[in-house]
Amino acid sequence: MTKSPETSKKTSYHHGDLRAQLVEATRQLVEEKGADHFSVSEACRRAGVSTAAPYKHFKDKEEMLNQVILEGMHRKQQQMQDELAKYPDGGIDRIIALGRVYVRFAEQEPGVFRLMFGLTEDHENEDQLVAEGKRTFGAVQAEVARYRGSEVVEDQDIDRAFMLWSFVHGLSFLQIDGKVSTVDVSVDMEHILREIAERVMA
Amino acid sequence: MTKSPETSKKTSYHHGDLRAQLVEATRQLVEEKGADHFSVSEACRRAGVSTAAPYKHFKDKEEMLNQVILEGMHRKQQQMQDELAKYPDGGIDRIIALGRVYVRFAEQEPGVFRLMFGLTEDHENEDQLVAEGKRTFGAVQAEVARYRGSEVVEDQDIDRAFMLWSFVHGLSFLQIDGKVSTVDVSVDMEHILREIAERVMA
DNA sequence: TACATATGTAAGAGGTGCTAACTTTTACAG
DNA sequence: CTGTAAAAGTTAGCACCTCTTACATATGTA
Repeated sequence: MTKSPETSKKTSYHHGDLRAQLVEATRQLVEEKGADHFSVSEACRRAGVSTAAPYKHFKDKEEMLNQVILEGMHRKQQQMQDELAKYPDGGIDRIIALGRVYVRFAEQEPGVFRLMFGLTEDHENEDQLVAEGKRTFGAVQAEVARYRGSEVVEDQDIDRAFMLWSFVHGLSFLQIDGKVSTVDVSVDMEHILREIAERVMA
Repeated sequence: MTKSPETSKKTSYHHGDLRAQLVEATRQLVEEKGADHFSVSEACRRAGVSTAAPYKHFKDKEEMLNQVILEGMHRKQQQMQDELAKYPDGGIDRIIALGRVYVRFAEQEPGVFRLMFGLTEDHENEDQLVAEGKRTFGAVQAEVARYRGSEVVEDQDIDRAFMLWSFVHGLSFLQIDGKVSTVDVSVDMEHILREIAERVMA
């Protein structure tokens, strides 16, 4: 099936890897109009192909969106890794770094972020997506345990990890949905992330 | 079909207050299918009127949804008041109570909750909605200040109120979007609400 | 040449929000 | 008990968009 890396332009027949182009168009549209106002037809227009073309690469609309989710998760995981690498083992700065990546991702890709969480039904039955989600949350748990000086995740770590998750998750949504501004709060993101981390890890 | 004679509403013409019936149908549909898959036509079918009828009562689709939001906010505010009344002044139980109402509302009316926050564009320009939002957040700030023993809201209170908000907001979304279950965490809501309140107010 | 893959054409079947114009019901003044 | 005007509904229709498929065609490989 997939025989060549996507970096080369002449790897395919008519287009240069239409599948990737469609995913990219989908991602852009999700950002611009939201996942619920995304339409296959429009992605086709943007990719410069007929409305029938996607169905040789994807089962249906949902599969296109799922691909966008998956790639988004991978980007986020990569960012987490990159950010973690800047800080020494076991420090609270690493906890903060994870939160920063979370919120920053939401700010930079609010459409994909919203798509990843919630609204668009299923997801629970998409094994691959669930697996990636678990993997990410597992990484947070491990980091929390390591802050405690342990390599083994215990119940208290899971609790703390979940609190951190709730926090940054809410923070992200309030931020991208503009609720912060309607209520006249000026958010110093670095400050609040540190506050949160310290209070949860205490 | 399903025409149960209304309880003596003499101020109505054909139906017993079609406006209210349409809002109720809209609310139900928002719960069942999400705000983005709500259609005026379907609300009409459910209310048993023609598709043109709503336009005698609402400017457009958005105005119908906004009414659902507004009534949702009022319900939530009422619940906050009711719950607060159970606890003595200045205790942390009052802070916890506010969080409980927030999460419980999300669980009971996830569709309306999602509609209230995010996705559906504007809102920022809907003066009435913004005002109600401010009012609610102001109540939380006041409660935080009172925990400190003060009647005057200071910056530190706003910070704490915002942290609490982020927390319960994220918690609510993770809960209703089913992310909790996919990650194998069992949430004791009362426990986590108390943990959060204590850590933020410390 | 034969073949497989990738795309295009065209259409089916359905849905949407909203408006114009018409009809029925109600409220109220005299 | 009327006459009238407004309110609250209905019918019909415009203009548009959607996802998906069956079939035809173009392109590259062997």
